[in-house]
Amino acid sequence: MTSLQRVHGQAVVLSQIIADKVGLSPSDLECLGFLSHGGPVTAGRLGELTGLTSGAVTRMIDRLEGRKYVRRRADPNDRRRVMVEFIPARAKELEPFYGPMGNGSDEWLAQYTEKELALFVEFFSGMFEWGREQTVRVQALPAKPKRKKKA
Amino acid sequence: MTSLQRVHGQAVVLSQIIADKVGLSPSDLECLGFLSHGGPVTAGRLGELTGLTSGAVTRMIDRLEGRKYVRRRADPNDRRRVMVEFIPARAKELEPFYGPMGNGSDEWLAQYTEKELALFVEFFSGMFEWGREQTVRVQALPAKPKRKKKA
DNA sequence: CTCATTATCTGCGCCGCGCAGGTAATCACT
DNA sequence: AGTGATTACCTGCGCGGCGCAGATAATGAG
Repeated sequence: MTSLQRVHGQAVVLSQIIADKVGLSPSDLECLGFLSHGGPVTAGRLGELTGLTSGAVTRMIDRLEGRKYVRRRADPNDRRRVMVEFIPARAKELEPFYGPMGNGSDEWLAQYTEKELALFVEFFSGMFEWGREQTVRVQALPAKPKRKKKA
Repeated sequence: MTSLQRVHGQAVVLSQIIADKVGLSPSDLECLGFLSHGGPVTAGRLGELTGLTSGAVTRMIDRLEGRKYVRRRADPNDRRRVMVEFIPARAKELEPFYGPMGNGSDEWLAQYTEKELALFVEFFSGMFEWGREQTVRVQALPAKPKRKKKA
């Protein structure tokens, strides 16, 4: 499965390239990706998704909001919360980067049968689940050998 | 294929977690991963692989060398070059993180047939190739809309 | 009304990174 | 061999994202 690792490493580099073409950080971009597909979320949830602290998330939202990529909205049910909402109009600026990917990949995926594609999806789901277990496991590890208690 | 994106995002987060457990940056870790599997490489090559500039690579090697993860070696054929070499003895410190992954994934992969696994590998190879095309395409894009000439 | 908890924001310092310039080795050409 | 261009890496500098700790506001429990 080292072939998958290569794909991953490549994806990281590609994300980085796109990020500074757009003028954002990879984290910001990943966050935008989630918002554009997943609908409005709270700031805290974004922190969980990206693995950032609350402070870092606040700053990230500041940046994205400053550039009009997202909007802060109050949650009527809990006024402590801040709902972050993607501004669809800005999606056009990301289009040149991600648009062709969608089209190109559709075309490329066409070489596989429905059955095979379903198998891939299942495979990825399993991998996601596996990844989650790994995350939990790693979180519990003793941390760095350098002096410094725990988290 | 959004399911794959989720896996990717997750992998990024996981990398980050491991990185600061070990006390390194994700870049450093990715670099180590490559060195441990791919053998000695030049500093410049590492820059290409990680997408970093020469200065950043130098600093990265400094960090890794300072913590005895790698060693600088002169290239006898071209004394300008610096070969970076992984120190296998340090691999044990990474074992707790990556070791169980290898075992766990083997076990998990066992549920698929040889044929299916071959199909996955082919799929990833194709994806890698596709990713390379995307990288080239994106590199050629007009860059950020904010004022700032070009690269 | 008071205390604890939750969700987000702010001040501070660290550190990785790009950029621009520097040094040393190598190559191309005469 | 000598001269200039190129290549490969290193160094000084400033920017910006991030974690940490504490502040603020809203909610819930009694």
